[in-house]
Amino acid sequence: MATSFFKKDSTDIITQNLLGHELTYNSPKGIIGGLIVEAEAYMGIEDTAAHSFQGHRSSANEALYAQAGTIYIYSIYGHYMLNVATQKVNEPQGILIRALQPTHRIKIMEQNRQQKGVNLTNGPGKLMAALGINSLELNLCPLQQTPLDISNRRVKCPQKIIAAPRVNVSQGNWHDRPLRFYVANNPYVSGIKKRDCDFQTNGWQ
DNA sequence: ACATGGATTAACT
DNA sequence: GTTAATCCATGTC
Repeated sequence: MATSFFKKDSTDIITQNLLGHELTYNSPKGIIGGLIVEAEAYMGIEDTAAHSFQGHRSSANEALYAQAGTIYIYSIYGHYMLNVATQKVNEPQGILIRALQPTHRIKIMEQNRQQKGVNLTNGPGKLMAALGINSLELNLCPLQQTPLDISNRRVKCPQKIIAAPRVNVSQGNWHDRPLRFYVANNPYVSGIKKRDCDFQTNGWQ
C-alpha cells in the first residue's frame, strides 16, 4: 500500500477508510489474507489508551513514532497484535487491526490456527495466528518492505460502519471514545452476535 | 487475548 | 424438550 493512504487524514478517519481493504501476507505456504472488517484508532499522546500516551516511548513502541505505514507489533499473553503507524515521524498514532474476513487460501489459515469458520480471524490475536505470524520480526518495518501488504483501495464497501468504544479500554478520559470501527453485520467482527450477522452480504454493498 | 467448560437464556419442531 | 446461542468464570505467557 502507498504511504499516501495515511497522513492526509486524522487517524480515526483513516481507520474507517481501511475497512474493506484487503490485508495479504506472502507467507512461505502461499499468499493468505482477508478483508479488514474491524480496526481501532489510537490517537497518540493525548489518548489515555494509546501506548504513546503522554509521549511514552520505549524500544517496544518505537514503531509508533516512525513514518506512516510502519508496522507495529506487540505481544500480550502470548498473542501478537498487528498495528500500523499512521502519521509523520514523531506523531505516534496508529491503527490496531482487529479482524479479517478470510479471502485467500483459507485452508492454510485453518492449518495455522487449528480452527474453522468465523473463529479463524475474528480477533487481533487470532488473525495473526491464522497468518502464521508469531514473532516481532516485522516490527518497525515499513509495510512495503515486508511480505505483508494492504490493498490501496477498498475491495468491498461496507453498507454501514459502526463506531463504538474500544475493546478492553475501561479507564482514562478516553475510555468511551468511539474509536473502534467495524463493518455492521459482518460475522467476522469480534464478539458480534449470530443474530446480528447477515450471512448473505456479510455487510458489504 | 484466547480457549474452555458450565450455567443461563433463547429459539425451534 | 431438545438444540443453539449467549453469558460468565477460570487458567494461561
